Amino acid sequence: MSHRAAPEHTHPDDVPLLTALSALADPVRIQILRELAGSQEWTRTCGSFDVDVRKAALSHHFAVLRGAGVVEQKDEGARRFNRLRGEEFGTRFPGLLELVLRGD
Amino acid sequence: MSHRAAPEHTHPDDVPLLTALSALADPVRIQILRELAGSQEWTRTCGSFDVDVRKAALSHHFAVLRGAGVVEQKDEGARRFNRLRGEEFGTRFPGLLELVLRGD
DNA sequence: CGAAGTGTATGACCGTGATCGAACACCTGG
DNA sequence: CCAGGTGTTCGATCACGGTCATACACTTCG
Repeated sequence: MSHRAAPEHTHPDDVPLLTALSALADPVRIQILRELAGSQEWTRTCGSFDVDVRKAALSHHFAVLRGAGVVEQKDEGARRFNRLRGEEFGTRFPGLLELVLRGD
Repeated sequence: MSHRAAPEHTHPDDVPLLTALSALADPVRIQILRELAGSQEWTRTCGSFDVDVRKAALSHHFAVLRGAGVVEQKDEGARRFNRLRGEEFGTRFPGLLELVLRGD
């Protein structure tokens, strides 16, 4: 057996406002969130995003989004699936995620 | 005559989302906005904020806030007075400023 | 078992932005 | 007119964050 180490999550309630704003103030992460919002939950793996960075940077961005409590991840075999924490994050920071998803 | 050059303002409607988020993702600027929100409009000069940076940095922060359309400035003699653009900014980015002002 | 696929960790590089000191411009009050 | 106050600009410095290449860990499939 011996799974891979489960990803560390931070609950939105424990996320400082500054951390949330910093996490969302990045074009790559905004794009990830929008793509994620346009898909069914738990259907998108980390590598499935149409983003213009290599996988090391991509992995970093997901760690930031996790640390901001806006994304949840679940390992399934070799792949890591994602979902938006829309409900909980929206309770902690009302309107913020909607703002990012709405776009300009 | 010959006033000082009037500060350049950006209307919230012309502010990209990323610019707004970046502007708000800074502890000094957040503190400025909160102090400003706790005062009557047009009563606070740039130097009147209890902030832990020198005046050069302070001037920079106000320029950023102006560029994000969240603060308006008006010169009166030697001093520059400030006000929050609560209404217009709130229309462009609903809930965002409230989130910053509410705090943690 | 071995190869390919998925994601993380590490170290380095680099650009951006926050900061400061100093110099400057402008206004006001003696 | 001059001194002090207010704020900006400029140049330099410094820290932080985004990026990459590489190496590694784990899974799946042939």
